[in-house]
Amino acid sequence: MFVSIDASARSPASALSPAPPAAVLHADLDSFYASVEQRDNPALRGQPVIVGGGVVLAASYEAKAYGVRTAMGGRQALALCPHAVVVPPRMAAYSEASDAVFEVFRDTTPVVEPLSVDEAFLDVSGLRRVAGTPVQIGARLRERVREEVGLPITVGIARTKFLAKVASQEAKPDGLLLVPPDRELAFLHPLPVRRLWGVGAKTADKLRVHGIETVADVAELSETTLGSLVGGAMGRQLFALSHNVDRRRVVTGRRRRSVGAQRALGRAGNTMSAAEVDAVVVNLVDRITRRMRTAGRTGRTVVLRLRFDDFGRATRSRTMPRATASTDVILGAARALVAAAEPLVAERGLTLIGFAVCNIDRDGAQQMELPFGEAVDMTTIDAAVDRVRGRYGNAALTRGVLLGRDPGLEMPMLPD
DNA sequence: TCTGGGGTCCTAGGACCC
DNA sequence: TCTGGGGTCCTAGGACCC
Repeated sequence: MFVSIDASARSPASALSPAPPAAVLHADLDSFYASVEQRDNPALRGQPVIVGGGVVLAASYEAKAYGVRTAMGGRQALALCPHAVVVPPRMAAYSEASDAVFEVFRDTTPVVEPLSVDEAFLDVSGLRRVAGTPVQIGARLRERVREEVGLPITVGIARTKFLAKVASQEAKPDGLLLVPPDRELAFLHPLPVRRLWGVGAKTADKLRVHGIETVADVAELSETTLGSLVGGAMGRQLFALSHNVDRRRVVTGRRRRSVGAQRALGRAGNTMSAAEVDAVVVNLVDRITRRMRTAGRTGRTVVLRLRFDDFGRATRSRTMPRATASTDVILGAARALVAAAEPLVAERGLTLIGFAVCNIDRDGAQQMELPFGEAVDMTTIDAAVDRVRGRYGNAALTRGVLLGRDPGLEMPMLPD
């Protein structure tokens, strides 16, 4: 039996949680990979630059002006912009640039929540007396990233994460935009539904069928109606966001929940021998387990990801009794999954193979198990809390609620 | 739109348990 | 013996994000 440790049980959540953040910055590097290439090679400045080969990983704004977009096929991109300069990606350089930028972020405020290599939320509430207004802080941040790292970055500023993120989208490239608290709905409601977090092509289509095109249209619907259109969780989220309710805090100490690697094989995948496929499997598993061991993480579930000739996809997974980062163990599970999927591959052809290891550190969570129904003294609870704190970070503990085996660490505190 | 590589979260059904 | 309610875990798939 598992006893949930709830931070709010020890002292009321309302006493622990501060008022909603007065100032959230969303900082987002512009055309990140392409900007690094232009920074490092002056000949590329002012030129349309495409990073990647078969597929566009990043395009400079000069290339975007011709309609080139991320994830577009290389051939199509060159048809739109024939004089673009195509450069191969240099991941090590981007990683280094990202580290330097995050150093500036963390020097600005300790409360930094990374979203990806080129994007983060920063909570600058409470810095007013030391560092000035949020706009001054944002402007200074942009200057420093420009001077110290040599990259353009856009900053959106608002009372909530969602609005800050939308603001930075609106301000791109190389801009800064504040959404004043008294202008929030006026800013939000004319926007297309696609700007709402979680609304992609499919959801936008579903909504368009019902004549819902803007955030204002969404805001006219009840939560129940939205739920029936797009599902319960999405319905609740759209309802909240369209009414400008976003109580998520900027959270530090988030941990990765899965580690994966994949390789596109193209049509060549169908002519590969079993031994050649196995060599790819070994390589992918080795990359993953290496990264897991470097990060000091273990996982229990191995997922096989396949893509077929018709671009259909399938996943197969297998959960092991114990979490591990052992190459041998994970490779064994990976091979078993590949063998079991053989009929599928024979029938539909193979164009991509990948693996992910999930249920990361479930073992760690199990260390917090406490006897149920017995009296537990505070020393035991404190020891468990300390283990959680060591593993997940103090901010997560004081702001999150730990539930069962799956600690909901990055769950926002619900309305009091 | 003819498609990389790395992730996140949600849904739903079945097995199993009390 | 039959039936119901409530819960967890696992698997598979889908949508979305950068």
